[in-house]
Amino acid sequence: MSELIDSGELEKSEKKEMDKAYNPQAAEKKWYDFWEKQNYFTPQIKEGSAPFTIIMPPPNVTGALHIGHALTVAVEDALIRWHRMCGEVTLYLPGSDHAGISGETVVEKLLLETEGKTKNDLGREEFLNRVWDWMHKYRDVIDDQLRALGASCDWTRKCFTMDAGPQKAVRKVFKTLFDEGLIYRAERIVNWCPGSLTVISDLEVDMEEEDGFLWHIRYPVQGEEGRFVTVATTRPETMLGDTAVAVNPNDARYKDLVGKMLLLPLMHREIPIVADEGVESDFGTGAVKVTPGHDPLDFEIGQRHHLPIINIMNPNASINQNGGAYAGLDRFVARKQVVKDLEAAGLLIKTEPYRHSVPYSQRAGVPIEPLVKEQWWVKIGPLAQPALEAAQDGRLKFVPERFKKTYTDWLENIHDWPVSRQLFWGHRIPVYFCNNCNKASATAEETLAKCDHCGSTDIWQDPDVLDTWFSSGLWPFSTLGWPDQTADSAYFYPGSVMETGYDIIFFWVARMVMFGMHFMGDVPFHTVYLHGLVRDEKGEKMSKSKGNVVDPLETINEFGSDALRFTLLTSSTPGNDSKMSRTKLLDSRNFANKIWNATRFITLSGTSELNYQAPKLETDAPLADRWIVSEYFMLVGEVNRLLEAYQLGEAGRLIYDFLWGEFCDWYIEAAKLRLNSADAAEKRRVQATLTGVLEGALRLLHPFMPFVTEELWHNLPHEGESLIVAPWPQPDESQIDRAALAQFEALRQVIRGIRNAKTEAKVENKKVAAIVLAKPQLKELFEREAETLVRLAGVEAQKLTITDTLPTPPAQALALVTDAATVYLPLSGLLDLEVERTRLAKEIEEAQREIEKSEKMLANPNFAERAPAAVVGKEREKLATAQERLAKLAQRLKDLN
RNA sequence: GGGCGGUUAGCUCAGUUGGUAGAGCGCUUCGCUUACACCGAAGAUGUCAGAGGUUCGAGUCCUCUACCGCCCACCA
Repeated sequence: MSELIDSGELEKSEKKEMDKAYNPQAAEKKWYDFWEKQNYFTPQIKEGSAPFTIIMPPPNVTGALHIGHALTVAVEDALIRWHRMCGEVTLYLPGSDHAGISGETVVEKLLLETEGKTKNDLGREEFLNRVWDWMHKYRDVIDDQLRALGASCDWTRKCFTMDAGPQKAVRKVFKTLFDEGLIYRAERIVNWCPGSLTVISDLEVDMEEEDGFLWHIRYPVQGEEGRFVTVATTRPETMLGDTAVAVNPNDARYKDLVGKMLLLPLMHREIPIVADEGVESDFGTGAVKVTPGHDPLDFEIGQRHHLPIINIMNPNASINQNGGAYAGLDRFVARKQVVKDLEAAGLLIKTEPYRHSVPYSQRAGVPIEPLVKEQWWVKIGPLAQPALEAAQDGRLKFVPERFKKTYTDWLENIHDWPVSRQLFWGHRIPVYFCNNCNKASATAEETLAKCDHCGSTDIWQDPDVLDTWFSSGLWPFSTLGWPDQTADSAYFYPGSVMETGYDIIFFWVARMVMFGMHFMGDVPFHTVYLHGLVRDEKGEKMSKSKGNVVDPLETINEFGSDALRFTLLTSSTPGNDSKMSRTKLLDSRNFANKIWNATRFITLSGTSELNYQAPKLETDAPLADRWIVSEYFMLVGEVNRLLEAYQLGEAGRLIYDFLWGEFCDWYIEAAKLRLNSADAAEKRRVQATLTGVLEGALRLLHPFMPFVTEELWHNLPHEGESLIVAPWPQPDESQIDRAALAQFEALRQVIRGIRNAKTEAKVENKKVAAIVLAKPQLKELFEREAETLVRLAGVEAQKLTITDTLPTPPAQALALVTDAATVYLPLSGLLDLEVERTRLAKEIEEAQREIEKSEKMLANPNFAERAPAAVVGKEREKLATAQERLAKLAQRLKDLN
């Protein structure tokens, strides 16, 4: 029964005759609004029934979405729609991220451009107002883009990392970890970003290979006139903060010098020579200048030898007053000056070109400067252990599996996490320092009234904010209302799948798992699906500076949302990078148009009054019907299998092949005959199969191309009010008729053979006569399918002969041998016998090659013994068929001579 | 210095329980056959990077090599 929908728009689309081509714009808007209005995106909690949940990775609110986000949505929404159609309670929760540093940077830049002011000119409060303005603006842009992509997410549960809920979650987590001793404050060497003026973690530092120099500098030995120790460095300006020179304890060259003093050039300071295992004797000169204040390794050496730490840099990486004469100079200017001065002093003995890695700040794009600062740290070991175990015991699965190793390797070698950032924008660290007792108190509340230790009210809040990934790490449960005991967090946690890029496994995935295990006692999701980078046509990474970014909205406008989604899904495999190109988008667009026209053709035959009928194998139905229903159920089986294995691309391709290659190219063509039939019952039957199979295929395709499928579905007989909630097709072996598949294949071979022969004989546009000499058991099949043969192969109906005996084959005829039949095309006058002989000879050769190959295989006693019987049987059959073909071809050749 | 990926038709890529290689685009030749030229029909093209091994059988498993790319790593 075809329900009436309470929607004028829908009514119209069902009645109106379809356009000649698919127009995505209108359909996309219409159906997205309809779905949303019908609340299909908002799940109702159903106790006792396991939900399918995907929490969307929150895009940064620093600009518009890029193509990578489109891939994320394409994959996630396909999974969501598939599970929704399977009848599961399905939650796709959208949100966005405040993007700490980059958020702050974007607004700072804007402020400078438009008002010529810095954030400090405005002050914290006013600056934050400006950031919020920006965020509100871009959140809307992003929401619109997600809608355009067709993301079937529950907007009623939309979340932002800076919403009150997540803020509360952040404080709760901080306070808990603080009380557990897993958050502590310590002075260590950290990565300082002179561009953003904040500390950043190791993950936010990129190493970049650069051509630089290794400067060899002599440090005079005190009390030994004329003796020097030569050190090599890539950052000579740091010598201003040197507090020692270190050598390997086993280095014979320097053994007698250990413990002696050197005179630090330029600074005229005495520094000791220390012996440390960390120094490699065979690198450089074997002696290392030690700057504990500005180098991680030197810092460690300094700790071991109790060396003083001298900070010679200002926050903006210029030299401070500890740098003596160089104070005020930018670090790179100072570098040049130091080198110049050393040269003048005769202490620079070598300037060696040297390629090395320089640490850059990911966000600001400038080299970072290691320096010693007091920061808040997360003691990560106790959090990492359960996260590691979850992956090892399989509670957490990775797609593709290889990323499990990436993940576990990182967790096994993890370092404590510096979480404070010297920014305005972000979650303020919920810690108050006491002016009375100098101790720190953390709180889970919005503010703290008095010191936890001495009760003093003379307290002040830490000005820093938290690393943006701290709140991201809580995303799987902060979005569900935690720390409050909510129905959502009880029902939807843990989530099902986390789909994101492999580039943020450490930043994000690992941290979500650590926090999830610690605070919720369970993994935040069972499966991590990792996609690769979407690159441009040349395989280059897309970036604004290169100008090769593909804007999803522009693409959607040009090709349609479905085309973009289908392209993204079918041109990528999990974990691998993919390339985006116009030709692929065109192909997907054409596919949408192809199925549009198939539907159009079918409906034009008058199907609007038909009742819905599911594809069903009917033993008395014509071969083509039994064949297409069988093919359809084969497809259903494969698609289900592939989706369960997260092989979305492969599944999409199969649906494409089925719809285009089988349904349109063969079934519709074969069906045309019966659509014109005078027999009404016959016509209805073929219409039922056409619409039923197409409707089923549209269901399968819906997760990949939601809009066009929904639009078409309403043009076909259907049950229910929307495809988005139509039941997902279930595999059914009983609906697969193997004999029908084989028979149709036999018919197809003959049709293809005739078409091919006609082309070769250059008569492809003419109807020809044909004599089909069928295998006796297949004679009946060809007789029954004579009309199909006539129509699809271009044979003249009156001149078609079907027989299983032919005492004298026609001499003036082209002969083609298929497994099922030998077909003679009498082309009197048009046939060049010499050409025909050559053609036959070539085919004979081919058959012989095949026979040889099979015989060789079968002759191998090991093959017969060890290969499975089915494989051996298949090979025997192949050999027999080839031999049969060879015999027929040889006979024909003989006849022609 | 470790680790991971890629190397398949001119181009872009599929090919997941090892059974003898596919798609799209492009190319060649036909075609407006009453859904579609965003189309249809026919066709050409591959020592599956190289070498070795396991196996009756390897694009698919193992080892090594080459080139390309990525990730991790405190050699100044």
